[in-house]
Amino acid sequence: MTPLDDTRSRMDGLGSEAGICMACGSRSVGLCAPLDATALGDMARATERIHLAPREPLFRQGEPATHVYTLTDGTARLTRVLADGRQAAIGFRFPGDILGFTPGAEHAFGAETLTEATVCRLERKRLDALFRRHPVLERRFLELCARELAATQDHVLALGRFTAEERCAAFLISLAEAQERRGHTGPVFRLHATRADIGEFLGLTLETVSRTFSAFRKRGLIRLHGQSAVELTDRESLVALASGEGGA
Amino acid sequence: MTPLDDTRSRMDGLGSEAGICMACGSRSVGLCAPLDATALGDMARATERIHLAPREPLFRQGEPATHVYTLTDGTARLTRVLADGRQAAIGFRFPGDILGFTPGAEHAFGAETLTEATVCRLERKRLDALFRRHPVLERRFLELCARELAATQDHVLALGRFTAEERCAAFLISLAEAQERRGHTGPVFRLHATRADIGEFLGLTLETVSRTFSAFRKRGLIRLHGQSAVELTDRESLVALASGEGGA
DNA sequence: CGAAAGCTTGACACCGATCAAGTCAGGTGG
DNA sequence: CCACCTGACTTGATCGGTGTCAAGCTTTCG
Repeated sequence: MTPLDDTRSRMDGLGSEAGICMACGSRSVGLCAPLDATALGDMARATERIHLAPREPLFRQGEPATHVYTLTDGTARLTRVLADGRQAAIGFRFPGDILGFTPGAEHAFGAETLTEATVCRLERKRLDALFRRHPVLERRFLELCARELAATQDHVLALGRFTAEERCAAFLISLAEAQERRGHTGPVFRLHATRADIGEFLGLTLETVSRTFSAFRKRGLIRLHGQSAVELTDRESLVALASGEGGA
Repeated sequence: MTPLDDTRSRMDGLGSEAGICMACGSRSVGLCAPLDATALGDMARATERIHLAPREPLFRQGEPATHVYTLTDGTARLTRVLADGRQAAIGFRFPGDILGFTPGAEHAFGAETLTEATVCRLERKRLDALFRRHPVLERRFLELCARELAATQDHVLALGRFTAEERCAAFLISLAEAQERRGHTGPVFRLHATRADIGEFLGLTLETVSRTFSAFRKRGLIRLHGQSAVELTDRESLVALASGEGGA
């Protein structure tokens, strides 16, 4: 009776899987599809590749949004800061995701790399010009924004209603799904985020994340390979936990 | 040094103050501004006024998004449901706000009235037609969506990092600001939401909301007038609490 | 006036934060 | 190649904030 779309990954925040190329050499899919060769050429020429070290900021909250970025390689996280200095991670981003697009003049949140990363950046005014010539592009970004909104709303639910265990399980499942959408196979996933990063995203302390992962390990739900790789050994149970079915 | 935009109301979720008329007779501001008289006329004719009782659903999560609504009178709340039945309020809406717009085919969340309410509803396909003729409208909705996203992200921060007291204070301040943007004057505000509604929005139980309001009352920050009206007697302190400055 | 719904308050339990040691892994320099 | 050093992680003990359960009270409305 409850009208749900169970297929949408809950508590996503793990990338909008836009499948957008933004003219980074490859004209593949998504955003660029409606563009003709000339426009694509223009765009590719206006585009600039940048390499970043781990933990390097791409842009900060409040800065003028002069560029739009596509993450082509590596992992990044988005953070939002409060007046009193507290901050939270609001999402993670993976290759193919767009970063820093906003209709406003300033970035509403900051982005920084977790790993070494490569981004492809385009001047905002070039994008605006493209919008004018291809209004359909704007629709694309609207869809992207709406999907993002739905994911953020799910995250609100998770933070408001989930226990630490449920949040951690949901995080692991989301992470796995995000990587699988990008072609990853097998049960072992790299986290790239520290326990502190994960805690900041889930509204928990790093100790609680660590304890919860340990509990999962003892129950045979996961195995840890070094510090930054997880193997999901009992994905069923994790999914059950993540959707609040309490079992294990 | 921290780049913040303190002016944006945090934890908004209390209406996107779109200032949009959607042709409900009045052609006032916002959305309709770029429209010529003919288009406005078309739209007004396609529009339908609906009256709703308190606690009546406007649409449910998962239903086909056949219409877009403007709330012209009353208060509504938006809720998102999880597979296991848990649900959370993700926002409240006030007169002037748009409800139920999504680029997708189905509603990502449900909406229901809290009070008696009037909405003005427009068929989705009419809106799409309007988009085609006036691409600038799409930009308008993109901005709306982005603002919504920023508000939801702030709510994520609030749920992840705020204590019960801070959340309640932030809620009261946001409520007051939302009503003031709509012309309300004076320190007394009507809630229209029960303690349970507020708790569902803030990720708290109704008992905790009640206790916190009582504590505010005892500290002289608020006065309660009946069950559904609050007077903010020490707004300064509430603002301080809401921004995490811990004082009272 | 009576009933129902909503609110308040209390007692208690429990989850997760905090504080505090340790341990482990990975990188650097000897 | 090993020793060390540092940052990240784990684990334990304790505390406090919220949830839960349970009365009772107040407001609202028929």
